[in-house]
Amino acid sequence: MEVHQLRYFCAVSETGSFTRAAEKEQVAQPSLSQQIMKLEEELGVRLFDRLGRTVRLTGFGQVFLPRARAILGEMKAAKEEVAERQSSVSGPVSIGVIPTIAPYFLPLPLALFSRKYPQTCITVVEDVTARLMDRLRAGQIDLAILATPMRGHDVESFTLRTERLLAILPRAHRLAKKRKVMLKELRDEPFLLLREDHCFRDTAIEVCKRARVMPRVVFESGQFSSILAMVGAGLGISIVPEMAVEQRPDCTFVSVGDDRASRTIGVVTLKGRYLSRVQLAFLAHLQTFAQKEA
Amino acid sequence: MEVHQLRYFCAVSETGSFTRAAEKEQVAQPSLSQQIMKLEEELGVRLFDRLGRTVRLTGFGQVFLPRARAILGEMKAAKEEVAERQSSVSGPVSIGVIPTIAPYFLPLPLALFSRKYPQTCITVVEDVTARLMDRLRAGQIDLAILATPMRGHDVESFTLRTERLLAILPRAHRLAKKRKVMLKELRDEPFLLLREDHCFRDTAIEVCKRARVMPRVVFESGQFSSILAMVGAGLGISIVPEMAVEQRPDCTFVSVGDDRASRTIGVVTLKGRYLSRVQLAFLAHLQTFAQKEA
DNA sequence: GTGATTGATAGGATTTGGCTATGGTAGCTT
DNA sequence: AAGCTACCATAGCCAAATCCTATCAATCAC
Repeated sequence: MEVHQLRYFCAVSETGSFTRAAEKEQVAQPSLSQQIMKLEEELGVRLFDRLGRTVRLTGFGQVFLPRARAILGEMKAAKEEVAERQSSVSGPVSIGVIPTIAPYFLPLPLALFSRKYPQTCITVVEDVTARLMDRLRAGQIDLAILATPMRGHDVESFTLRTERLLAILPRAHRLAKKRKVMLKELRDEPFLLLREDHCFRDTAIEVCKRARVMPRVVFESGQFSSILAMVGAGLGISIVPEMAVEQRPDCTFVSVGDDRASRTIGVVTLKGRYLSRVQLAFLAHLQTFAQKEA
Repeated sequence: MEVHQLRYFCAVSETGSFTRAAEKEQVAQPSLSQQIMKLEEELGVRLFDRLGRTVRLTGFGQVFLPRARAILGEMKAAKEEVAERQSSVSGPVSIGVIPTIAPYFLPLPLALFSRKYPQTCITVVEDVTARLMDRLRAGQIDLAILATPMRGHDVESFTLRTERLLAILPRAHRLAKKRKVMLKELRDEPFLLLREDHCFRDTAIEVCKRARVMPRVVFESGQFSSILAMVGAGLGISIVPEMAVEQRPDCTFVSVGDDRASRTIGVVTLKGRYLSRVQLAFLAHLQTFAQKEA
């Protein structure tokens, strides 16, 4: 049973004639006759009585007609539903963000996008890189914003921005007045760092390693605000990315002078993953927040 | 959008693999890939994410899947409904019968058929020949039982039986004792006949004409029982077919000796009309009531 | 790295739907 | 009554679309 057979069948039913049906369906009359016969053969019943000049539905034809119409209608509806979802920038977008980016970067883009496309519904998952990647691969989120570059051949990414790292010191610290500080100068300071599964901890340790500094960790947390508060209380020092800077009376941020003391953040998508128009729109939207490289 | 494309799409959705779907659908994998791509092209969206080894539905695919399934289900159901109606001897049969046959011939075949096929529903229309033919051509009745032969190239018929005509006389009539009577002997009798639209009136007049008798009609009715009663009352005489004979104390039936003094009844169907299995079964059933020609 | 599995691509073969021309029949017109 | 027209069926050819085999590219496992 083929689609065009159903179309031809309905056309004959409506016009009451093979010839007129053929005109309507833009085919030659013999072709249409042939397809109707084929359909009748497959169903094992005659659908039309050919009575000389007139053509009339048989009892079976009358039974079959509404069903054929329903099927064609369903097809049209299915196609239209897809087209509808395709044309309108609406529908769900799921994104993942790591905790060291989410509160600093995301609020503005999110708010602007929602205002621009009110039809959309954005879900944000805040988690650490490893779990976000799992979700990305599982198709649970459409894209992730995290520290790049990501290794892995199954993902694609583009850079949003590269930001300097800053040492955060108690305001009373001996180095707090400097405009720039080298990590070597901090080698004996007690360090406050993020917990192990946070990638920025790795970034911080990596940059220390390059400076031949082995940080002595005295405090671990899941968020920068805790660390800032502890530094302010004089517990030690830490390193944060630029976007985590917030003015506090008890802390000072000093630029880290070491080479490559920076963090790059970017947007990661799964390679081969098809993105809907909303999802692509959100990606493009994020791209407008990318800063030119220094 | 073609049916096999929907089938392939569902198969991939179910198996999660193009290769396994191709096996399931009994086609080569490239053919299946090709058809999926064609479907995607027509819809304008990707339906699957090809992620290395795994294949997963996109958001559009998820939307489309239930609709595709519904369409395939509808097709199956439509086919099955037709098959169901085809295989079972059940459903409606509409027949037409003229009044001069209906009460005599029909009761027994009708009762036996209903007992044999309890699923069936037989509708009987009793009307005169002309109107039955109209209904037959309009498709309102499937067959008609009437006096044959029918002229007209758009119908087909077979004979049920040929019956002798009988003169019906008051019991006290001078010819009532004879075993056979010629129409000439009745030329001066007052005739009771059916009304004009009844074909048996034509039959009776025709046979009279052949005997050079011009009947003088003194009473007209729509049914034989009225005529019988009137003849019994001595109003005149009449001619009836064999099946209309009923024993009455006041009437005598005498065989008409003229050549071709008979009526043939048969079953008429519309040429080119498709008959369902029940309808054919009823035709065959009627045929078992046909009598061999003398 | 190597082999195995999976989906995409390429090119040739087969099927099939479509077209033109024609036949046959019913119904209308002259 | 004959011819004409309208309509569906049939026949034969053609073109398009599907399917197949062979092969490639990429991924994943060992």
